Amino acid sequence: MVIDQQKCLLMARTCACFSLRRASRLVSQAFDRALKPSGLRITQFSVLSAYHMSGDLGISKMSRGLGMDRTTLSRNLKLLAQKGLITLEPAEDRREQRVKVTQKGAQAFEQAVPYWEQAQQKVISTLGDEKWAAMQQDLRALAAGAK
Amino acid sequence: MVIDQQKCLLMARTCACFSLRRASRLVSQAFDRALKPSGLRITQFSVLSAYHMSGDLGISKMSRGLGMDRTTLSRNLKLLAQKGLITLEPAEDRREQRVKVTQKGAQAFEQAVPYWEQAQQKVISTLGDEKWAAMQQDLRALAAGAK
DNA sequence: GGATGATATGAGTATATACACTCAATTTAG
DNA sequence: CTAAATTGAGTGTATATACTCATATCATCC
Repeated sequence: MVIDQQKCLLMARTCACFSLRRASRLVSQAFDRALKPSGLRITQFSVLSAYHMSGDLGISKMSRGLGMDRTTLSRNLKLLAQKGLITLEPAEDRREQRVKVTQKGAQAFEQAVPYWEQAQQKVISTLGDEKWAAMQQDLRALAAGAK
Repeated sequence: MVIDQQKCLLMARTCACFSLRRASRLVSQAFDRALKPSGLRITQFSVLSAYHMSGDLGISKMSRGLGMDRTTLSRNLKLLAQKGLITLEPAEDRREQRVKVTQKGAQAFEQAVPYWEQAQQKVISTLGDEKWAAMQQDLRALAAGAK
């Protein structure tokens, strides 16, 4: 049962997961570089953005909405809290934690937006708006189908 | 300079980096679940596959080929070496490390292939072959453009 | 109204990722 | 042939990711 070279080559080139991870790595690096002056990483920017937009979700619910593991989001939030960009407070349902974006957090986010826009523009322009829109949709489909 | 809710929403939905990371996370989870019986993670499978195919590349060269950071690949390889799936030996150019896939490594890889095929099939079938082929190409373009 | 199942979270552990800094070996310029 | 530039790799540090296990709270159903 030996796997030949050809098949290996094919596998490396066509593996859906590898292609996605590779693109994700490289695009993330580009965004992190662009965001550097803001002091935020792209993950932190995304999480901050999500809570800026709808801050009244518990960690689990938000993690489902974002397609992140609950514990991953939890640890990302801990970092943001350490930086003073959010606060974590108990909710009425005492199992839940409420996330509030602090003034400092809102400021950091807003100052980061132009850098994000620049990176976003650059990355998307590689494909053009049309192809990007299609990919956006297909990425959603893949993510949904992976569950 | 307040960023309004609408704009936030738009950002979260359209951020290229977030979309990619999200899809990457969820698809990776699916592949890792599928590969679980093999004892390999998808990253380890990918790296093993790459060296199975062309084992005579130093770490830096291989990392460039795979679109991975050199130190990331280096640490991934250390794990594979700990598991006895590869060995690291100095090359003629004494700066380089040569990676050899061991018998055990080749076996582990080959035994994992069917699980990989199953996951690959499942993920791709979400889009269909045609859309997947297009996405594959566009992901490459994005990755290339991000540098 | 207390047992039971569902839900929310945290902690421990392991892996993946990459930047900055450093050192060693090689190559190249003069 | 030597000094400088390049190249290959390791370490320290920080972040991102997710699985498993444990715990606390809530909702619900007799």
